[in-house]
Amino acid sequence: MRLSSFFLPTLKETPTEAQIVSHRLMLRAGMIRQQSAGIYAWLPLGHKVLKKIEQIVREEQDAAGAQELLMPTIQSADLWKESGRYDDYGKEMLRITDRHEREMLYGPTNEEMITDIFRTFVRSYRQLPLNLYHIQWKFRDEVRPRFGVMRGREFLMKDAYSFDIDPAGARRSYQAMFLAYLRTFARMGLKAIPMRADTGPIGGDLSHEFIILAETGESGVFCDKAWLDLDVLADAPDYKDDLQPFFDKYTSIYAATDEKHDAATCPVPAERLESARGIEVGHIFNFGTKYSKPMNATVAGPNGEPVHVEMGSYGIGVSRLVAAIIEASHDDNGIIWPDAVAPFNVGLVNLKPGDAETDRVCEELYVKLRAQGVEVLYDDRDERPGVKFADMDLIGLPWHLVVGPRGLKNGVVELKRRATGEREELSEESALAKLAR
RNA sequence: CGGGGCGUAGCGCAGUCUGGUAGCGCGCCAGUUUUGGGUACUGGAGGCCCCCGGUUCGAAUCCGGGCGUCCCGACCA
Repeated sequence: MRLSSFFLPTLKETPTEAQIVSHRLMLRAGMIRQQSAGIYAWLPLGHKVLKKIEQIVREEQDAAGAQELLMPTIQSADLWKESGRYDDYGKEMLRITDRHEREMLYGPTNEEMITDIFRTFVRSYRQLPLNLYHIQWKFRDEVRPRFGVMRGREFLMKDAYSFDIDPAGARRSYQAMFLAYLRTFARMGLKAIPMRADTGPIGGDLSHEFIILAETGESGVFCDKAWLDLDVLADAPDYKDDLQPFFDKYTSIYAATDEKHDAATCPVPAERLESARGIEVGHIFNFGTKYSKPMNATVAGPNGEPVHVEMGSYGIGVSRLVAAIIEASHDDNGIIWPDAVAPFNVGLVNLKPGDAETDRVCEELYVKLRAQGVEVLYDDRDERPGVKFADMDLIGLPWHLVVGPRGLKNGVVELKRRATGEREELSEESALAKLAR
Protein backbone atom coordinates (compact mmCIF):
# COMPACT_ATOMS: atom_id res chain seq x y z
CA MET A 1 0.00 0.00 0.00
CA ARG A 2 1.24 3.44 -0.90
CA LEU A 3 0.85 5.89 1.92
CA SER A 4 0.05 8.67 -0.54
CA SER A 5 -3.25 6.96 -1.25
CA PHE A 6 -3.85 5.15 2.05
CA PHE A 7 -6.56 6.62 4.26
CA LEU A 8 -4.54 7.31 7.38
CA PRO A 9 -5.67 10.45 9.22
CA THR A 10 -2.92 10.77 11.84
CA LEU A 11 -3.05 13.53 14.41
CA LYS A 12 -0.19 15.55 15.78
CA GLU A 13 -2.16 16.68 18.81
CA THR A 14 -3.94 14.46 21.27
CA PRO A 15 -7.71 14.86 21.53
CA THR A 16 -8.65 15.80 25.10
CA GLU A 17 -11.18 13.05 25.60
CA ALA A 18 -8.53 10.37 25.52
CA GLN A 19 -7.23 9.55 28.97
CA ILE A 20 -5.28 6.35 28.56
CA VAL A 21 -2.35 5.72 26.29
CA SER A 22 -3.97 3.17 24.00
CA HIS A 23 -6.94 5.45 23.36
CA ARG A 24 -4.67 8.40 22.65
CA LEU A 25 -2.48 6.42 20.31
CA MET A 26 -5.40 4.82 18.49
CA LEU A 27 -6.85 8.25 17.80
CA ARG A 28 -3.53 9.77 16.85
CA ALA A 29 -2.61 6.85 14.61
CA GLY A 30 -5.89 7.20 12.73
CA MET A 31 -7.16 3.77 13.75
CA ILE A 32 -10.58 4.68 15.10
CA ARG A 33 -13.12 7.45 15.17
CA GLN A 34 -15.66 7.77 17.94
CA GLN A 35 -19.22 7.93 16.61
CA SER A 36 -21.05 8.00 19.91
CA ALA A 37 -20.15 7.29 23.53
CA GLY A 38 -18.49 3.88 23.52
CA ILE A 39 -19.15 3.30 19.82
CA TYR A 40 -16.36 3.50 17.28
CA ALA A 41 -15.77 3.36 13.56
CA TRP A 42 -12.67 1.36 12.66
CA LEU A 43 -10.58 3.18 10.09
CA PRO A 44 -8.37 1.19 7.69
CA LEU A 45 -5.30 0.92 9.94
CA GLY A 46 -7.33 -0.09 12.99
CA HIS A 47 -9.43 -2.43 10.92
CA LYS A 48 -6.35 -4.25 9.67
CA VAL A 49 -5.17 -4.90 13.21
CA LEU A 50 -8.63 -6.00 14.28
CA LYS A 51 -8.69 -8.52 11.44
CA LYS A 52 -5.21 -9.81 12.30
CA ILE A 53 -6.23 -10.46 15.86
CA GLU A 54 -9.49 -12.01 14.77
CA GLN A 55 -7.61 -14.36 12.48
CA ILE A 56 -5.25 -15.59 15.19
CA VAL A 57 -8.21 -16.20 17.46
CA ARG A 58 -9.95 -18.07 14.65
CA GLU A 59 -6.96 -20.28 13.87
CA GLU A 60 -6.52 -21.28 17.49
CA GLN A 61 -10.22 -21.98 17.98
CA ASP A 62 -10.22 -24.15 14.87
CA ALA A 63 -7.08 -25.94 16.03
CA ALA A 64 -8.80 -26.74 19.32
CA GLY A 65 -11.70 -28.33 17.47
CA ALA A 66 -14.23 -25.51 17.68
CA GLN A 67 -16.31 -24.73 14.60
CA GLU A 68 -17.16 -21.27 13.38
CA LEU A 69 -20.66 -20.09 12.64
CA LEU A 70 -22.23 -16.65 12.69
CA MET A 71 -25.24 -15.62 14.72
CA PRO A 72 -27.08 -12.32 14.34
CA THR A 73 -26.52 -9.24 16.47
CA ILE A 74 -30.27 -8.68 16.91
CA GLN A 75 -32.12 -11.30 18.89
CA SER A 76 -35.71 -11.90 19.82
CA ALA A 77 -36.59 -11.38 23.47
CA ASP A 78 -38.44 -14.70 23.51
CA LEU A 79 -35.33 -16.83 24.01
CA TRP A 80 -34.22 -14.62 26.87
CA LYS A 81 -37.57 -14.93 28.56
CA GLU A 82 -37.16 -18.68 28.33
CA SER A 83 -33.83 -18.65 30.14
CA GLY A 84 -35.11 -16.09 32.63
CA ARG A 85 -32.41 -13.58 31.78
CA TYR A 86 -34.64 -11.07 30.02
CA ASP A 87 -35.58 -9.63 33.38
CA ASP A 88 -32.28 -10.37 35.12
CA TYR A 89 -29.95 -8.64 32.69
CA GLY A 90 -31.08 -5.12 33.49
CA LYS A 91 -30.35 -1.87 31.74
CA GLU A 92 -27.08 -3.08 30.26
CA MET A 93 -29.13 -4.83 27.60
CA LEU A 94 -30.17 -2.62 24.74
CA ARG A 95 -33.84 -3.35 24.08
CA ILE A 96 -35.42 -2.52 20.76
CA THR A 97 -38.98 -2.67 19.52
CA ASP A 98 -39.59 -3.44 15.86
CA ARG A 99 -42.45 -2.13 13.69
CA HIS A 100 -44.73 -4.91 14.82
CA GLU A 101 -44.13 -3.96 18.44
CA ARG A 102 -42.12 -7.13 18.95
CA GLU A 103 -39.50 -7.02 21.67
CA MET A 104 -35.99 -7.41 20.28
CA LEU A 105 -32.56 -6.80 21.72
CA TYR A 106 -29.02 -6.18 20.55
CA GLY A 107 -27.24 -9.25 21.91
CA PRO A 108 -24.81 -8.77 24.78
CA THR A 109 -23.96 -12.49 24.53
CA ASN A 110 -25.36 -15.59 22.84
CA GLU A 111 -25.92 -18.44 25.29
CA GLU A 112 -29.66 -18.54 24.64
CA MET A 113 -29.39 -18.45 20.89
CA ILE A 114 -26.71 -21.11 20.64
CA THR A 115 -28.68 -23.31 23.00
CA ASP A 116 -31.69 -22.90 20.74
CA ILE A 117 -29.66 -23.85 17.68
CA PHE A 118 -28.22 -26.81 19.52
CA ARG A 119 -31.53 -28.20 20.76
CA THR A 120 -33.03 -27.90 17.29
CA PHE A 121 -30.42 -29.99 15.53
CA VAL A 122 -28.52 -32.17 17.98
CA ARG A 123 -30.36 -35.29 19.10
CA SER A 124 -27.78 -37.83 20.20
CA TYR A 125 -24.81 -37.97 22.54
CA ARG A 126 -22.93 -39.46 19.59
CA GLN A 127 -22.82 -35.98 18.05
CA LEU A 128 -20.92 -34.75 21.09
CA PRO A 129 -18.65 -33.17 22.07
CA LEU A 130 -19.44 -30.06 20.10
CA ASN A 131 -17.96 -26.60 20.33
CA LEU A 132 -19.40 -23.76 18.24
CA TYR A 133 -18.10 -20.22 18.13
CA HIS A 134 -18.58 -16.96 16.34
CA ILE A 135 -16.83 -13.63 16.16
CA GLN A 136 -19.52 -11.01 16.25
CA TRP A 137 -20.31 -7.52 17.51
CA LYS A 138 -21.97 -7.31 20.88
CA PHE A 139 -23.57 -4.43 22.69
CA ARG A 140 -23.68 -3.77 26.39
CA ASP A 141 -25.14 -0.45 27.38
CA GLU A 142 -22.49 0.45 29.95
CA VAL A 143 -23.46 3.27 32.24
CA ARG A 144 -20.13 4.85 31.68
CA PRO A 145 -18.16 3.78 28.66
CA ARG A 146 -14.54 4.90 28.75
CA PHE A 147 -10.96 4.25 27.71
CA GLY A 148 -11.77 4.05 24.01
CA VAL A 149 -12.36 0.56 22.69
CA MET A 150 -11.06 -0.87 25.95
CA ARG A 151 -14.45 -0.38 27.45
CA GLY A 152 -16.83 0.54 24.71
CA ARG A 153 -20.51 -0.26 24.54
CA GLU A 154 -20.20 -1.94 21.17
CA PHE A 155 -17.37 -4.44 20.98
CA LEU A 156 -16.19 -7.36 18.88
CA MET A 157 -16.05 -10.60 20.78
CA LYS A 158 -15.26 -14.20 20.05
CA ASP A 159 -17.60 -16.40 22.00
CA ALA A 160 -17.48 -20.18 21.93
CA TYR A 161 -19.98 -22.58 23.46
CA SER A 162 -19.23 -26.20 24.30
CA PHE A 163 -21.70 -29.04 24.65
CA ASP A 164 -20.89 -32.33 26.36
CA ILE A 165 -22.79 -35.36 27.57
CA ASP A 166 -21.30 -35.37 31.07
CA PRO A 167 -19.21 -33.25 33.46
CA ALA A 168 -16.04 -35.15 32.59
CA GLY A 169 -16.51 -34.28 28.94
CA ALA A 170 -17.25 -30.68 29.84
CA ARG A 171 -14.01 -30.53 31.78
CA ARG A 172 -12.05 -31.72 28.75
CA SER A 173 -13.76 -29.08 26.62
CA TYR A 174 -12.88 -26.49 29.20
CA GLN A 175 -9.27 -27.58 29.30
CA ALA A 176 -9.01 -27.44 25.52
CA MET A 177 -10.22 -23.84 25.52
CA PHE A 178 -7.88 -23.06 28.41
CA LEU A 179 -4.97 -24.26 26.29
CA ALA A 180 -6.27 -22.51 23.17
CA TYR A 181 -6.44 -19.24 25.07
CA LEU A 182 -2.89 -19.49 26.33
CA ARG A 183 -1.71 -20.20 22.81
CA THR A 184 -3.80 -17.40 21.29
CA PHE A 185 -2.43 -14.68 23.55
CA ALA A 186 1.12 -16.00 23.33
CA ARG A 187 0.97 -15.82 19.53
CA MET A 188 0.04 -12.16 19.82
CA GLY A 189 3.18 -11.51 21.79
CA LEU A 190 1.33 -11.14 25.08
CA LYS A 191 1.99 -12.59 28.49
CA ALA A 192 -1.44 -13.87 29.55
CA ILE A 193 -2.08 -15.29 32.97
CA PRO A 194 -5.19 -17.31 33.81
CA MET A 195 -6.71 -16.53 37.18
CA ARG A 196 -9.49 -18.27 38.98
CA ALA A 197 -12.54 -16.04 38.70
CA ASP A 198 -15.98 -15.49 40.08
CA THR A 199 -18.60 -16.75 37.73
CA GLY A 200 -20.72 -13.60 37.86
CA PRO A 201 -24.16 -13.31 36.25
CA ILE A 202 -23.42 -16.08 33.76
CA GLY A 203 -23.17 -18.63 36.56
CA GLY A 204 -21.36 -21.93 36.92
CA ASP A 205 -18.61 -23.39 39.04
CA LEU A 206 -15.40 -23.36 37.01
CA SER A 207 -14.10 -20.13 35.55
CA HIS A 208 -10.84 -18.40 34.66
CA GLU A 209 -10.07 -14.87 33.61
CA PHE A 210 -7.12 -14.34 31.30
CA ILE A 211 -5.22 -11.24 32.23
CA ILE A 212 -2.43 -9.83 30.14
CA LEU A 213 0.33 -7.90 31.80
CA ALA A 214 0.57 -4.21 30.89
CA GLU A 215 2.08 -1.45 33.00
CA THR A 216 -0.97 0.71 32.48
CA GLY A 217 -3.48 -2.09 33.14
CA GLU A 218 -6.72 -1.46 34.99
CA SER A 219 -6.31 -3.94 37.79
CA GLY A 220 -3.48 -4.97 40.03
CA VAL A 221 -2.29 -8.57 39.88
CA PHE A 222 0.11 -10.67 41.88
CA CYS A 223 1.79 -13.74 40.50
CA ASP A 224 4.66 -16.13 40.91
CA LYS A 225 7.64 -14.89 38.90
CA ALA A 226 7.65 -18.33 37.31
CA TRP A 227 4.92 -17.05 34.99
CA LEU A 228 7.31 -14.64 33.37
CA ASP A 229 9.57 -17.39 32.07
CA LEU A 230 6.93 -19.81 30.82
CA ASP A 231 6.86 -20.42 27.09
CA VAL A 232 3.37 -21.70 26.40
CA LEU A 233 3.91 -22.28 22.72
CA ALA A 234 6.86 -24.59 23.43
CA ASP A 235 5.12 -26.23 26.35
CA ALA A 236 1.71 -26.89 24.82
CA PRO A 237 0.50 -30.48 24.47
CA ASP A 238 -1.41 -31.85 21.51
CA TYR A 239 -5.18 -31.51 21.76
CA LYS A 240 -5.51 -35.27 21.25
CA ASP A 241 -3.56 -35.94 24.44
CA ASP A 242 -4.74 -35.83 28.02
CA LEU A 243 -4.73 -32.13 28.87
CA GLN A 244 -5.10 -32.62 32.62
CA PRO A 245 -1.35 -32.53 33.47
CA PHE A 246 -0.91 -29.33 31.48
CA PHE A 247 -3.99 -27.81 33.06
CA ASP A 248 -2.83 -28.79 36.55
CA LYS A 249 0.59 -27.30 35.95
CA TYR A 250 -0.74 -23.99 34.75
CA THR A 251 -3.44 -23.67 37.37
CA SER A 252 -1.08 -24.48 40.20
CA ILE A 253 1.31 -21.58 39.66
CA TYR A 254 0.13 -18.74 41.86
CA ALA A 255 -1.69 -15.77 40.32
CA ALA A 256 -4.39 -13.55 41.78
CA THR A 257 -5.98 -10.17 41.21
CA ASP A 258 -5.46 -7.65 44.00
CA GLU A 259 -9.00 -8.22 45.34
CA LYS A 260 -8.24 -11.87 45.92
CA HIS A 261 -4.60 -11.57 46.89
CA ASP A 262 -3.84 -11.67 50.58
CA ALA A 263 -0.23 -11.06 51.56
CA ALA A 264 -0.76 -12.98 54.79
CA THR A 265 -1.86 -16.22 53.16
CA CYS A 266 0.01 -15.97 49.87
CA PRO A 267 1.91 -19.21 49.26
CA VAL A 268 4.61 -17.51 47.21
CA PRO A 269 7.62 -16.12 49.08
CA ALA A 270 8.08 -12.38 48.67
CA GLU A 271 11.21 -12.65 46.52
CA ARG A 272 9.34 -14.77 43.98
CA LEU A 273 6.19 -12.67 43.98
CA GLU A 274 5.64 -10.37 41.04
CA SER A 275 3.35 -7.39 41.46
CA ALA A 276 2.03 -6.03 38.18
CA ARG A 277 -0.89 -4.45 36.37
CA GLY A 278 -3.14 -6.32 34.01
CA ILE A 279 -6.06 -6.16 31.59
CA GLU A 280 -8.69 -8.85 31.27
CA VAL A 281 -8.91 -10.05 27.70
CA GLY A 282 -10.61 -13.41 28.04
CA HIS A 283 -12.95 -15.26 30.31
CA ILE A 284 -13.98 -18.89 30.27
CA PHE A 285 -16.82 -20.57 32.16
CA ASN A 286 -18.15 -24.00 32.75
CA PHE A 287 -21.77 -23.66 33.81
CA GLY A 288 -23.18 -27.14 33.57
CA THR A 289 -26.88 -27.23 32.81
CA LYS A 290 -27.72 -23.62 33.65
CA TYR A 291 -29.16 -23.02 30.19
CA SER A 292 -29.83 -26.53 28.96
CA LYS A 293 -32.34 -27.15 31.76
CA PRO A 294 -34.62 -24.11 31.43
CA MET A 295 -34.35 -24.25 27.65
CA ASN A 296 -34.71 -27.99 27.57
CA ALA A 297 -31.64 -28.81 25.53
CA THR A 298 -31.27 -32.55 25.74
CA VAL A 299 -29.75 -35.35 23.72
CA ALA A 300 -30.39 -39.06 23.88
CA GLY A 301 -27.82 -40.63 26.17
CA PRO A 302 -26.27 -44.11 25.73
CA ASN A 303 -29.29 -45.75 27.33
CA GLY A 304 -31.77 -43.83 25.21
CA GLU A 305 -32.91 -41.50 27.98
CA PRO A 306 -32.76 -37.73 27.38
CA VAL A 307 -29.88 -36.00 29.15
CA HIS A 308 -29.44 -32.26 29.69
CA VAL A 309 -26.19 -31.25 28.05
CA GLU A 310 -23.27 -29.82 30.02
CA MET A 311 -22.22 -26.47 28.65
CA GLY A 312 -19.45 -23.94 28.85
CA SER A 313 -18.82 -20.57 27.25
CA TYR A 314 -15.54 -18.96 26.31
CA GLY A 315 -15.09 -15.31 25.44
CA ILE A 316 -12.24 -13.22 24.03
CA GLY A 317 -12.57 -9.46 23.69
CA VAL A 318 -11.24 -9.04 20.18
CA SER A 319 -11.67 -5.26 19.89
CA ARG A 320 -10.46 -4.78 23.44
CA LEU A 321 -7.32 -6.72 22.55
CA VAL A 322 -6.33 -4.06 20.04
CA ALA A 323 -6.16 -1.52 22.87
CA ALA A 324 -4.73 -4.01 25.35
CA ILE A 325 -1.84 -4.84 23.03
CA ILE A 326 -1.04 -1.14 22.72
CA GLU A 327 -1.13 -0.76 26.50
CA ALA A 328 1.37 -3.59 26.70
CA SER A 329 3.52 -2.42 23.83
CA HIS A 330 4.24 1.25 23.19
CA ASP A 331 6.74 4.00 23.96
CA ASP A 332 6.75 7.80 23.98
CA ASN A 333 6.82 7.94 20.19
CA GLY A 334 3.89 5.64 19.56
CA ILE A 335 2.71 2.10 19.14
CA ILE A 336 5.04 -0.89 18.88
CA TRP A 337 3.10 -3.67 17.16
CA PRO A 338 4.10 -7.24 17.87
CA ASP A 339 4.91 -8.84 14.50
CA ALA A 340 1.90 -11.17 14.52
CA VAL A 341 -0.71 -8.42 14.70
CA ALA A 342 1.03 -5.54 12.91
CA PRO A 343 -1.12 -3.90 10.22
CA PHE A 344 1.89 -4.04 7.89
CA ASN A 345 5.20 -5.84 8.45
CA VAL A 346 7.40 -3.14 6.98
CA GLY A 347 7.25 0.61 6.55
CA LEU A 348 9.28 1.60 3.52
CA VAL A 349 10.37 5.22 3.87
CA ASN A 350 11.37 7.19 0.80
CA LEU A 351 13.33 10.13 2.19
CA LYS A 352 13.44 12.03 -1.06
CA PRO A 353 10.62 11.44 -3.51
CA GLY A 354 11.59 12.94 -6.83
CA ASP A 355 15.20 11.83 -6.55
CA ALA A 356 15.51 9.37 -9.42
CA GLU A 357 17.77 6.86 -7.70
CA THR A 358 15.88 6.94 -4.42
CA ASP A 359 12.56 6.45 -6.22
CA ARG A 360 13.99 3.61 -8.29
CA VAL A 361 15.33 1.69 -5.29
CA CYS A 362 12.14 2.23 -3.32
CA GLU A 363 9.96 0.99 -6.15
CA GLU A 364 12.17 -2.04 -6.53
CA LEU A 365 12.07 -2.83 -2.83
CA TYR A 366 8.34 -2.30 -2.76
CA VAL A 367 7.75 -4.79 -5.57
CA LYS A 368 10.21 -7.36 -4.31
CA LEU A 369 9.04 -7.29 -0.72
CA ARG A 370 5.46 -7.85 -1.73
CA ALA A 371 6.55 -10.66 -4.02
CA GLN A 372 8.09 -12.23 -0.92
CA GLY A 373 4.75 -12.07 0.82
CA VAL A 374 5.71 -9.15 3.04
CA GLU A 375 3.03 -6.56 3.73
CA VAL A 376 4.53 -3.14 3.02
CA LEU A 377 3.34 0.37 3.69
CA TYR A 378 5.35 2.54 1.32
CA ASP A 379 5.67 6.16 2.42
CA ASP A 380 5.96 7.80 -0.97
CA ARG A 381 4.52 11.11 0.22
CA ASP A 382 6.21 14.38 -0.58
CA GLU A 383 6.86 15.18 3.07
CA ARG A 384 9.80 16.13 5.22
CA PRO A 385 11.86 13.26 6.62
CA GLY A 386 10.91 14.30 10.15
CA VAL A 387 7.22 13.96 9.40
CA LYS A 388 7.77 10.51 7.92
CA PHE A 389 9.86 9.25 10.82
CA ALA A 390 7.36 10.57 13.33
CA ASP A 391 4.37 9.00 11.56
CA MET A 392 6.20 5.71 11.13
CA ASP A 393 7.04 5.55 14.82
CA LEU A 394 3.50 6.52 15.74
CA ILE A 395 1.80 3.77 13.76
CA GLY A 396 4.40 1.33 15.05
CA LEU A 397 5.18 -1.00 12.16
CA PRO A 398 7.76 -3.58 13.30
CA TRP A 399 10.38 -2.77 10.64
CA HIS A 400 11.27 0.54 9.04
CA LEU A 401 13.24 0.36 5.82
CA VAL A 402 14.67 3.80 5.19
CA VAL A 403 15.96 4.76 1.76
CA GLY A 404 17.64 8.08 0.98
CA PRO A 405 20.25 9.58 -1.31
CA ARG A 406 22.86 9.74 1.43
CA GLY A 407 22.82 6.00 2.04
CA LEU A 408 22.45 5.08 -1.60
CA LYS A 409 25.68 6.93 -2.38
CA ASN A 410 27.36 4.23 -0.29
CA GLY A 411 25.12 1.50 -1.63
CA VAL A 412 23.17 1.00 1.59
CA VAL A 413 19.69 1.33 2.98
CA GLU A 414 18.82 1.52 6.66
CA LEU A 415 16.76 -1.06 8.49
CA LYS A 416 15.31 -0.10 11.85
CA ARG A 417 13.61 -2.37 14.34
CA ARG A 418 10.79 -0.35 15.91
CA ALA A 419 10.78 -2.25 19.19
CA THR A 420 14.43 -1.73 20.04
CA GLY A 421 15.32 1.29 17.94
CA GLU A 422 18.25 -0.72 16.58
CA ARG A 423 19.40 0.48 13.17
CA GLU A 424 21.52 -1.31 10.66
CA GLU A 425 22.93 -0.16 7.35
CA LEU A 426 22.99 -2.91 4.78
CA SER A 427 22.72 -3.60 1.08
CA GLU A 428 19.39 -3.77 -0.64
CA GLU A 429 19.80 -7.53 -1.08
CA SER A 430 20.59 -8.19 2.57
CA ALA A 431 17.62 -6.10 3.63
CA LEU A 432 15.35 -8.15 1.39
CA ALA A 433 16.82 -11.38 2.74
CA LYS A 434 16.39 -10.24 6.31
CA LEU A 435 12.76 -9.29 5.81
CA ALA A 436 11.83 -12.47 3.93
CA ARG A 437 9.15 -14.34 5.77
C1' C B 1 -27.19 5.89 38.90
C1' G B 2 -25.00 9.96 42.38
C1' G B 3 -21.25 14.25 41.99
C1' G B 4 -18.43 17.59 38.81
C1' G B 5 -16.47 19.69 34.09
C1' C B 6 -16.85 20.89 29.02
C1' G B 7 -19.56 21.93 23.98
C1' U B 8 -16.50 28.26 19.53
C1' A B 9 -12.86 26.04 12.08
C1' G B 10 -10.62 19.07 10.97
C1' C B 11 -7.55 19.00 16.01
C1' G B 12 -5.87 21.83 20.54
C1' C B 13 -7.68 26.23 22.71
C1' A B 14 -8.74 31.90 23.90
C1' G B 15 -12.98 35.11 23.92
C1' U B 16 -18.25 34.34 28.13
C1' C B 17 -17.23 37.33 34.40
C1' U B 18 -18.29 43.16 32.24
C1' G B 19 -23.61 41.96 25.56
C1' G B 20 -21.44 45.75 20.33
C1' U B 21 -17.91 43.30 13.03
C1' A B 22 -15.57 35.73 15.88
C1' G B 23 -9.78 35.04 17.24
C1' C B 24 -4.85 32.17 18.04
C1' G B 25 -1.70 27.69 17.28
C1' C B 26 -1.53 23.15 14.54
C1' G B 27 -3.51 20.89 10.24
C1' C B 28 -5.53 21.95 5.04
C1' C B 29 -4.90 24.67 -0.16
C1' A B 30 -1.33 27.79 -3.48
C1' G B 31 3.62 29.54 -3.86
C1' U B 32 8.70 30.39 -2.28
C1' U B 33 12.17 28.00 0.90
C1' U B 34 14.18 23.76 3.22
C1' U B 35 16.01 18.48 2.46
C1' G B 36 18.09 12.31 7.22
C1' G B 37 13.75 13.40 13.21
C1' G B 38 7.01 17.16 12.97
C1' U B 39 11.69 23.61 8.49
C1' A B 40 10.77 28.91 7.68
C1' C B 41 8.11 32.79 5.15
C1' U B 42 3.96 34.81 2.08
C1' G B 43 -0.98 34.41 0.51
C1' G B 44 -5.70 31.70 1.00
C1' A B 45 -9.99 28.51 2.17
C1' G B 46 -12.69 26.99 6.14
C1' G B 47 -17.66 28.80 11.70
C1' C B 48 -26.25 27.74 12.19
C1' C B 49 -20.04 29.92 18.48
C1' C B 50 -24.41 22.20 20.43
C1' C B 51 -30.04 22.90 19.91
C1' C B 52 -34.80 25.36 21.21
C1' G B 53 -37.01 29.35 23.60
C1' G B 54 -36.63 34.08 26.41
C1' U B 55 -34.49 39.10 27.74
C1' U B 56 -32.39 43.18 24.68
C1' C B 57 -31.86 48.08 19.60
C1' G B 58 -28.21 44.13 19.59
C1' A B 59 -26.57 37.49 22.45
C1' A B 60 -20.83 32.98 21.51
C1' U B 61 -21.52 36.10 26.01
C1' C B 62 -27.31 37.07 30.28
C1' C B 63 -31.86 33.73 31.74
C1' G B 64 -34.87 28.92 31.17
C1' G B 65 -35.16 24.16 29.08
C1' G B 66 -33.09 20.21 26.25
C1' C B 67 -29.15 17.28 23.93
C1' G B 68 -24.17 15.59 23.51
C1' U B 69 -19.61 14.44 25.65
C1' C B 70 -15.68 13.79 29.34
C1' C B 71 -13.95 13.00 34.43
C1' C B 72 -14.51 10.89 39.86
C1' G B 73 -17.41 7.13 42.41
C1' A B 74 -20.68 2.60 42.22
C1' C B 75 -20.87 -1.30 37.92
C1' C B 76 -18.61 -4.24 33.93
C1' A B 77 -15.37 -8.36 28.48
